[in-house]
Amino acid sequence: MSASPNDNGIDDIDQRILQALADNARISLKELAQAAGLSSPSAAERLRRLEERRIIAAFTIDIDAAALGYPLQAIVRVRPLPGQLHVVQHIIQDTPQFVECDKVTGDDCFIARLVVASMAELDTILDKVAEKAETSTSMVKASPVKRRLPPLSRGR
Amino acid sequence: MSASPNDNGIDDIDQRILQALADNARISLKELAQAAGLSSPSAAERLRRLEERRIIAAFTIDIDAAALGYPLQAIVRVRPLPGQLHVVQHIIQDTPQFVECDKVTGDDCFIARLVVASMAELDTILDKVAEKAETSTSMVKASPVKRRLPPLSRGR
DNA sequence: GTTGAAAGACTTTAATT
DNA sequence: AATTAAAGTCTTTCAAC
Repeated sequence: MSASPNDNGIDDIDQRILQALADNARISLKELAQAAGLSSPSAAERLRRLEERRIIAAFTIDIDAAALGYPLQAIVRVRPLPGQLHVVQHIIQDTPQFVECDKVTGDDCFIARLVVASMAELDTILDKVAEKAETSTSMVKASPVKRRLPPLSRGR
Repeated sequence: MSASPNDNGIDDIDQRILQALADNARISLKELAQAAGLSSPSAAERLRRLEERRIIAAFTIDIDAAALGYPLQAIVRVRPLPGQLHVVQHIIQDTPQFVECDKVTGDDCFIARLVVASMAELDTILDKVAEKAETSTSMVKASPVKRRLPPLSRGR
C-alpha cells in the first residue's frame, strides 16, 4: 500500500480532472464532476486542492496569434555581448512581441519565442536586439507538439 | 472612421476581456462583464464572438511541472540524420516528456521543450533521440518571460 | 449592439455516511 | 474523502431600446 518513490499524489481521478481542464478550463463543475466520476461538491474540493498544491498554476487561454494579426513566429537564440546580459533581458521583456523567453545554460543565454506581423517587423526587432547580442533565428513552420500536459502518474 | 490597415478588429473592450481571461480563464461572466465594463449578456456575446473568430483558440490550464515531479526543463534542438525526419518527429510526439515541439527553418529541424524528473531521465530520453538525430540541449535556469499575450491592438 | 428582468441552471454549504 | 439536499448565486433568454 505504500506509495512508490516517484509518487506525486495524483490519482486517477485527479488525472481525469487535469485532462478535462486542459481540454477546456471553463467547463462547469457539473461537467467536471461527470468527467471525473464524482459529485459536484467532490469535484470542487479536488479542484480546490489541486490549486492549493500549486499543481494547477493558472487557468488561462491560448490565443491564436495569427488571428490577431501575427502570422509569423520565430524562435530566437540570444547570446548577449559581454556585460549586456541584463540589458538584453530587459529589451526582450519590454518588447511585447516576445511572448516567451527562457534563460538557459550553454552558449545561448536566452531562447525566446517571437510573434510578428511581417518579416519587416521581425527585422526591426532583431536589429534592436543585435545592438547588444548575437542572435540566431529560426522561423516556425509547424508545431507537431502543441503545449500538452507532462506524464501525470509516475511509478503507479 | 476607417480602420487602419493593421486593424484586427479587437477593440478596448475585447482587450480587457482577453486580458482578464488570460489572468483567470475560470472567471465568471459576471466578473468578466465588470472587468470589461459591460452587462453579463453583453460580455457573454463578446466572448462567444472571440471564440467564433478563433482569436481564443482554447481555455486551458498551466501546470506546474515541478509540482508534478518534473523539476528539470530543457530546450532541445534536434537535427534528424538523413531520412530520419519523420521517425524523429514520431519519437518526440510519442515521448510525453516532450511537452512542446516546433518544426523550424535552419539547421535544426525541431526545437522542443522537455520536462524530466532527473538528469538520468534526461539522459535516457536523449540517448533514444540520438540514435536518429544530432541534438543540442540547454537546461532552463529561469523564465524571464512567461507565456504572455501578444500586443492586442495594432495601428489604433 | 446593449440593457434589465425573469426563468432556469449551476455552485456552494452543511449535515450525513 | 464522498454524497445528498437546499439555499444562494450565476447564466441565459427575451422583450425593449
